[in-house]
Amino acid sequence: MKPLIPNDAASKALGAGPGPDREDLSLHDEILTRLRDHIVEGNIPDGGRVPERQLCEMLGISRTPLREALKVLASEGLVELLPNRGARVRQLSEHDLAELFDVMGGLEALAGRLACENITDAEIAEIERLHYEMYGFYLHRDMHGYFRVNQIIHQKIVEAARNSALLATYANFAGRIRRIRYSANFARKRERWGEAMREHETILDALRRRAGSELSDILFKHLRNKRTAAVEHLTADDKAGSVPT
Amino acid sequence: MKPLIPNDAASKALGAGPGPDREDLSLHDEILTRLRDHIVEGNIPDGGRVPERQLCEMLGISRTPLREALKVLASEGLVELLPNRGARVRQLSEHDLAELFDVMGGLEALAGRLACENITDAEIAEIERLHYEMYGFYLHRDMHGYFRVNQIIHQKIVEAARNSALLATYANFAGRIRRIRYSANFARKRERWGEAMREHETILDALRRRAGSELSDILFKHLRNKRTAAVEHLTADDKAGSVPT
DNA sequence: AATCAGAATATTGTTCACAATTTTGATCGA
DNA sequence: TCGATCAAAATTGTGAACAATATTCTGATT
Repeated sequence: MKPLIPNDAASKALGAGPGPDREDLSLHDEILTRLRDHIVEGNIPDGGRVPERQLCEMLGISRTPLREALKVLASEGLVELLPNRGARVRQLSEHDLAELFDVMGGLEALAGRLACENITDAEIAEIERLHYEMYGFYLHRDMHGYFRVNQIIHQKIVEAARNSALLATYANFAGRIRRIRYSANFARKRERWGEAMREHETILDALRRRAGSELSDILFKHLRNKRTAAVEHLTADDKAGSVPT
Repeated sequence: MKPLIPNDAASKALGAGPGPDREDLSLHDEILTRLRDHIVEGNIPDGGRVPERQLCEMLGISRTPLREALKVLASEGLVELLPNRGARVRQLSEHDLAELFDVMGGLEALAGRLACENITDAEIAEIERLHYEMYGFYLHRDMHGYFRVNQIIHQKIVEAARNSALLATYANFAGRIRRIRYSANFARKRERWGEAMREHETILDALRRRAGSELSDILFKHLRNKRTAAVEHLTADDKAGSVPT
């Protein structure tokens, strides 16, 4: 069990103080973010029930705002709502995971195309810097650092697209997939690593030349390869994790 | 793994008669759909407030489920929630509209690519049939029929992608844009019409050859042209719609 | 007459309470 | 001993009441 957040902390933080504009994030969004993080971080087992009362105490709120947040998370695809049976964290089949990766690929392909239209030289320089940093992690076989910088690079490309709707949708899908990634690292895919590094070379190259269509294509295929690795990993993990009756 | 038969909701829904079986879609989803349609159809002015009490009476429900639905619609981007000031239907600037069209373009580009991997000959034949039907409307200058079939074709391509996550996201963005389209038809863009028709020829061609990357590119650019027309229309409409006095 | 201050009104955000359905537990029977 | 049926408990879905904030209306003052 984790230490509970004091109940009156949230309400006081909102209502009290001479400058209430500080907490304009509106209690609702606060709850939403915290609940989402709680689920994404894997505190609730896959396919497990989401106990309303327990979460109410943990977040220090009543059921109504919590249920509102759950409805939103359901529309985001993180949980599923069964009639009269409450919310369960949605467990992804390998088919679902493949679908999500493909959509991510489509979104990144779009991001790459738009980025070529809008990106500044400074931003490209920053991505170049990150690229070489990532290359350093690759050489040192630092998987953790590699993944971290890798994420940042992809994020930077999406941000360079200058499209808030795209950014929000991308964040949504990234969150759904992150839940899987949390439960296991992809460390076994060593052979894929060098290939991914080479793909990133071509990504950077296309970005430098601002070749939108080309970059779009590369990014989708890059994600498609990621998808293959991820799905293979998930199935392997499923077999290993299956409990003998 | 899944020993649970969903529930008797499915069977009841099948035998839905005049009785209360209709309610099985879970009241929440029912409300959500009706409220979304109500807004998309433009029954509430752009940027106007969403009176909770009035809608409660209209839908015959209490405030709690209505507010849950509003939160979801906010996460979908159809309305925006101002703290202590309720929900307003989100009015789209031309910048917002351009962003949405670009994302639609990215989604359709993805759909085209995936469709080339998965589409059956029968589906292609169906789209061909629709294409020629649309061409007929074009020849007869039947704008309404043209747009209707046009929508169906794009929808068919997305469905042929065999990706439910993509389908759901596409539906979301289509809904947001449809609100604009409802408020005005694009009839003035006659010169764009022939160009669009030609683009559709190339779309069908690439689909026949199952040329994924190519179709992806064409579809994005097709949507980009649509975007230009739509934004120009919106600005023109804004000027014309401004009430003197 | 116009503007600003203050009170009355309306609307929103939240908590609480109740009805309905599901899940669990126990008793009975084979 | 295992299974089934029925009852008790817990949990969910909905509605209504309550406090807090915003909006509007009135009236006074410059």
